[in-house]
Formats: sequence, C-alpha cells, structure tokens
Amino acid sequence: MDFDKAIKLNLAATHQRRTALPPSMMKLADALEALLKEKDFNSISAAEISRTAQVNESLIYRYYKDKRGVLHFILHNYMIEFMGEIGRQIKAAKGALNKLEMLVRGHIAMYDANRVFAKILLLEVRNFPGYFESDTYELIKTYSRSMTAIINQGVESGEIRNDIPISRIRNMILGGIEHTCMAPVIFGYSISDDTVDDLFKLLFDGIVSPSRRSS
Amino acid sequence: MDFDKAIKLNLAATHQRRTALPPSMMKLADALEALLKEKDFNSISAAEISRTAQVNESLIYRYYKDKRGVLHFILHNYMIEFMGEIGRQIKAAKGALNKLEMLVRGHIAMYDANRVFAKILLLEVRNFPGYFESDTYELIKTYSRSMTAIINQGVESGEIRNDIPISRIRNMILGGIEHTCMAPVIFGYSISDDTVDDLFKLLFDGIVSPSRRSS
Amino acid sequence: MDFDKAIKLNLAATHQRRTALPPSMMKLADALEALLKEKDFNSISAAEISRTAQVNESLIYRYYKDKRGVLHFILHNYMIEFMGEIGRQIKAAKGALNKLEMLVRGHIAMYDANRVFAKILLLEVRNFPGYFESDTYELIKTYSRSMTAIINQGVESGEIRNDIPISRIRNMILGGIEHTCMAPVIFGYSISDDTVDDLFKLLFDGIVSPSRRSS
Amino acid sequence: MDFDKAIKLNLAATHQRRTALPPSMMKLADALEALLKEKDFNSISAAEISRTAQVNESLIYRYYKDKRGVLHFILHNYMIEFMGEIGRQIKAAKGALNKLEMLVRGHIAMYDANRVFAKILLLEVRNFPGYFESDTYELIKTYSRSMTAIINQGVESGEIRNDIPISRIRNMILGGIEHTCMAPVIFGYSISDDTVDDLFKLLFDGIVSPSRRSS
DNA sequence: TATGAATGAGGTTTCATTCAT
DNA sequence: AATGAATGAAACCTCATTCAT
Repeated sequence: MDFDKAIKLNLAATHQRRTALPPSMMKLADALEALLKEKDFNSISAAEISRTAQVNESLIYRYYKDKRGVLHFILHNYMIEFMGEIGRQIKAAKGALNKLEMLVRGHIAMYDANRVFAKILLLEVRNFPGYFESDTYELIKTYSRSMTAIINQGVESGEIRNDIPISRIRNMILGGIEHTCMAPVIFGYSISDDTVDDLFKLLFDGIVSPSRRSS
Repeated sequence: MDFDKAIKLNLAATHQRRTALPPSMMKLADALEALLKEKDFNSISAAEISRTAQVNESLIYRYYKDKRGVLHFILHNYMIEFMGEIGRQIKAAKGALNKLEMLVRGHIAMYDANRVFAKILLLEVRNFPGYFESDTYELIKTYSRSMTAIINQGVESGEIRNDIPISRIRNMILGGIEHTCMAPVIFGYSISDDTVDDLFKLLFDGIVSPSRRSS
Repeated sequence: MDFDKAIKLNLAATHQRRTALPPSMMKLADALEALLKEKDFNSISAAEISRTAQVNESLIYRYYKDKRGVLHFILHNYMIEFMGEIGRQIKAAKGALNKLEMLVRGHIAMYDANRVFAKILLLEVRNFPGYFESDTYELIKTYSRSMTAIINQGVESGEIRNDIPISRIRNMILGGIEHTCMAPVIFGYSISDDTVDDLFKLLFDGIVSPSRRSS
Repeated sequence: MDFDKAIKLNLAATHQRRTALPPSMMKLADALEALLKEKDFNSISAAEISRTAQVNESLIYRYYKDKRGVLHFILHNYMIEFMGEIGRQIKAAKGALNKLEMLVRGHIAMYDANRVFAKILLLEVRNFPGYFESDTYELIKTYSRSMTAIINQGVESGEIRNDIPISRIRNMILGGIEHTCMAPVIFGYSISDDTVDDLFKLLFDGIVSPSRRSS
C-alpha cells in the first residue's frame, strides 16, 4: 500500500482512516509530527523518525515515497480536516464580512491549536521545490479561491471597497494571518484573542468601504 | 583575518571594502549569494560554494567560522547598506506618515532589488537557533525600534490612531511588507508599484486616525 | 542494536556473543584491536579501521557512538573478561595478603598477555574527557573497591599495617602495577617474573604490619 | 638559513646560540616546547605552534623541514646540553662504577628536570620512521658508545662482571633508566631519590662482579 | 508486514604545506 | 626576514536509502 492509496483512504472518515491504514504507517506519521514540535524537518533524520515511532527504519520507504513523503502525508491530513472545518463554519455565517471573519478566525484558531500544521505551512513547505505542484498545494488553492469568492461577493454587495483588486485584498488578508501567527508559532506562545481582534480592526477598517463605516 | 575584523572593515566605504578583504573571501560570499538565487541555504553544500567561487573549499573555514558564517556575512553586509540607505531617506521626509511611507517603500524597494537579501531574511534565517542572539538581529531590532519611534511620534502628533498598541501597529506594517514581498520573492517576479500603492491604501486607511480621514 | 545492548549481550558466553552481535560490529572491533598493536589510537583513522575490517566505514557510527566508541567497546570486553578471571582467582586464596598477591599477579599477567588491553588502559584512555564517567570506569571502580575490601580485611586481621589510610595503600599498589607494566607495554618486552617478585618485595615490606615482619 | 646550518650554530655556546639564530626560529621552538607540556605532538597543529609563537605559520617551513623538524630541533638542543652536562660529570668521577652511577643519575635527573625532553625521547620519537637515521640519533649513539666505553673499562678493571656481553649490560642499564622514568613522565609525578637508589641496588647487585660484592 | 544489515555518497571541517610577494 | 593567500588531501561523521530474509 503506497502513499497515493493512503491519501484516498484518508479522505474517508477519521475513525476508519486510523484503522484502515497499517499501524506502522500511522506510527511514523505520528512520530514525525511529534518531532516537528521541537525541530524543523530538515534536521529530523529518517532514523530519528523511526526510532521515535518504534518501528523499523525501512518502513518509511515501504509506506511513503521518501522521508518528505511523511511530511506531505501529515500536511495533507491536516488540510483535509482544516477544509472540512472551515467549510462548515462559513456556511453558518451571513454576509461577506461575517463569512470572512469566520474564515480568518477559523484559520488562526486552527494554527493556534495545531502548531505543527502551522509550522509546516508557514516554514517547512515553502522553499521545497515541487511543493507548488503538489496535490496539497491544490487544496490550498481551493481554500484561496473560496476566500476570493467571498470577497467578490462582498464587493458586489457593497460591503467591501471596490477600488482595489480582489486578489490583492485576499493577499493582504492572508498576509495578516501569516504575520499574526508567525511569531507565536516560531517562539511557541499562544495567539491571544486581543491580537486577533486588533488584526480585524486594522484589516476591516482598511477594507470596509467608507459608506459603511460607523464613524 | 577573521569575520569580526572583516565586519569592521565592512563599515568602511564600499570601494575600499572589496580590496581590503582577501579576494577569496569575497569570492566565496559572492558565490553563495549567486547560489542563493536558485536554492535554499541548506541544500547548498560547502563544496558547491567553493566550486562556484573557483576557490579552495577550506578557505570557507579560514575566512568564516563555518558555512553559515558566509550567510551571516552576506546578510550583515546587506543590513549595513540597508540601514544606511533607510536612514538617509527618513531624514528627508516630514511628518510621521511620510516618514513611515519612506521607510516602507525603501524597505520593499530593497527587497525588490536584492532578492537574495530578501530570501535570507524572509526564509533562511528564521528557524536558525542562535539567530535571535546574533549581531545581525541586533541591527534588525535597531530598525524595528526606529519604526516604533516614528509610529509613536505619529500617535502623539495625532496622525496615527491611538486605540491600538504601537507594537501591534508596527507588527502589522512589518507583516504587510513581508507578505507583499513573500510571493514575488519566492516565485521570482518583481514587485509592482501598484502593489505597493495598494498596500499603503490598505495600511493607512486602517491606521490613520478617523479625524484625519478625508471622507 | 547499539552499544549498550551489545554490552549486555557481551555478558553472555563468548560463543554466543560473537554470533549475537552483527558480524560487522565485531569485525570493526577486531580490526581496531589489530591496529592498536602497531600504532596508537589517535593515528588510526576511521577509514583505516573499516578498511582493515573490510566493512563499510559508516558502520562504525551505526554500531558505536563514534570512533572512540570502538575503543571503549574493546576495553569493556577486556574488562569483563578481566573481572571474571580475577574474581575466580581471588576466591581460591586464603588470607588478605595471599588474595592481594593473587590480585596483583593476575592483573599483571593480564596486562602481560593482552598488550592492547594494557595499552588502552595505561595510555589511551586517561586524558579522554568523559572517560571517568563511562560505564567502563565503573567497572574499574568495582575492581578498585574489591581491592579496598581485601586490604580492609587484611587490616582487621592484623596482616596489614593500620597506620596508613587504606585508600593510600590501594593507590600505592595500583601505582606499583602501572609502574611495573608501563615500560614493558610501551617498548614491547615481556614482564619477567623477577620484576613482579621485586614489586612484591617492595610492596609487602612496606605494607605488612610490623608485628608480622620476619626481621 | 636552514636547519642544518642552525644545528651547526647550535653547537656553539649556548649564549651565542639564542642570539645567532633568527628570533622567529627560536620562538617557534619555544612555542612547541610549551605546548608539549600539555599535549602530545600529534595533537598540536602547525597553526597552533605559530599562533603560540606569535609568528607567521609559513616560517615553520622556512626554518625547519616540516612540523616534525621543530620537534627534532628541540630534541637536538636538549641532547647537546645533555651531552655537555654528562661529559662534565663523568670526568669528575673515579672508577667505572662511579662514572656509571654519575651517568645514570645525571640522565635521570635530566629527565626529571626536563619533562618535555623526556617525553620526546620516551614517547614521541620512537615510532617515527627515519628517526634512527637522524642526526639526533647519532648523538644518542655517541652517548651510548661512551657508556659502552665505561662499562668496558669497568670490565677490564674487574669492577664489572665479564660473563655477560657488554652490549647487554648497557641495554640493561638504559632499560632500567627508561623503566624508572616512564611512569613518572607520563603521569607527571617526580622521580624520588628512593626510586633511583632502588634502581642502583637492582642494577649493581646484578652487574658488579662477585669478587667485589659486599655480601 | 516487518526486520536487521549494509551501503555509498556526501556532509562539514582540519591540517600540513607551498607559493608569490 | 616575513607575510597572507591559497591548496589538496584527509579527517570524522551523517544520511537517506536498499537489500535479503
């Protein structure tokens, strides 16, 4: 059973996943995840992963393409969970700004709760050649597109200013998220509600169209 | 002649610098800089640096503490150039917002013109243990403090809103800069003036105090 | 399988040991031992050990902590053999002085028969930082303690003078052994019985209690 | 000015020597000598020697054949001093046994006072291929021959037994000296008069001719 | 499904030494 | 008499990975 097959099984319900996959495959992923809490990917060796997993080193190459395959597997699992969660929250909200706020708060909350996920996405995966062609990056683009859609909807409904290209607004928001989370993730402190509130003040007072401003 | 001595010489004029240091020392730094345009630091080997520099590998260790020392040297040189440049530009501007704009535009222009500098600062240096205790990070803090001072001055003069902690405003700005530059730096396309203008619209409409708003 | 585990297996019978451990692990130890007959440890390279063992160089670091780990392994094996041998001989003797004589003669005989063991202990291991915290040094302390016990018993039975601290007597004896063996070990000549007899004359005329002296 | 020339100058009086030789040449030798007090030759690098000497590294190769050349130079200087000293002492003594005793006591005293000299001769120089063809070894042979001459004289005068080849007696004596000094030199404790007296007891009771024995 | 053994390429770093000035 | 620059070999060690069982 290889990585591709695993990914498909992964899409099934979480309960089933954990049992459907070979135990050692999960142990390896869990081990790497645990290690990522304390070091970056490049300084974790295959030997260390398997030692932590209490599993034979060769199994990495049975279940994954290579060492990096384990990282992608972890990321992919997180992304799927993330996308589902976000999808549910957006549906509940009314109006583009509310949806956006849900989205951003959900995103930050996910990073806050799952540091390893945040680390991988913020630090590990970027300068890896080939990442931007990976399946996982496709998921990110899906996410990005749904944010674009919401902004677009907000522009059309008049909630969001229309003098700036939507893609740029989206990038601003994504940048805000990343910057808000970067330091806490690197230095390991939690992201306070105040910080997030301030992010919204700065973000929204900037992008909300003048006619809608309270003051 | 070691790294420390080199740094001091570095502070001298650029013309002098290049001749005062051993040729191979500069060749190595130049070679690493060239290589950084195409790969990340960790996947550049000492052998590769010296091969590119057409210089003996062991000179890395004669002129620098270790391989990473070359990276620090490059970064340090850029930082010194950067700080000088920025300092000059700020003095020319009147008013906190103008100063801030100069600062941010200068910062982005520097990143745009010197991709390697941007890459090192945005990608390479962060998760290196010990970076935050380095001399170079001290320079960054100097920069950060001068930004804080300008914001503070803007708050006192009424140009900038006073309901958000200054440190958070500063982080927002730094985050905006980083995010504006991140994608262009990673994907290698240039940063358009429009992008920067938009950043200011978003940034300033957010931080300018309501009483000063035109609409 | 690492060094610690190996040590435990080591305690098993010799026949079993050689088969229980990875063949290459033993080949490496044997190779180093052979090389130590002709050069000192510092001038034997890892490449040389593995070449002699006809084994891949990296196995040194798989089976041992580092190059020095092989030395410790060899020493440890010898120590275990040594301790067993010594233990058996002591039991056979009656009276503290006889026991002591057995001990010392056994010790010297071991050095005489196993020059590499002697070399390691007398020359290679001493000024290595960390040796005195090693497992092997613990074995030495065990040995040292059993010598102390015998001396103590001799003092209580009146065989050994009681006006000198036991630890000093013990050190005197250990020093005598070392002194006797050092030159033969270094220059590669055998330790004559006469030399050992003389050591006893000097040692015992010094430590035997006055009441027991013939003259 | 090269080593050979230096050696010749060396043979001149001590006062002149130090001034006749280039200062850096002496600085290097002094530096190595100082370092030898704490490490063995193999773990002292050329860089370390020149750094300690506060002299340019290449000067090692200007004034000496190679790194080991410095060691030989130091040894040679000691040897010349040693030979002069010994020569003077011998002349003062009457009778072969007295001369021999002077010789041995002088030799041991020299080792005791000049640990670096002793270390080089006892430990560093032996397993170096080519040593036995060196100029310095010629000096040693001179020394050895003068000892042979004394023994010969003692045999002829009846002081020393004539049933053992002279060369063997000489080796016995040289071995005794080495044996006596080895442990103190390695472990860094001083050589007590008692130890030396014992050496003589053992040596002379063996080599003195029966007719001259007191008992 | 899993294991232990082994490999080879490559990593960073240190060193004695030589050359040009 | 002395220097700084440069070199190439070799040191120790790590790693991802494969193979036979």
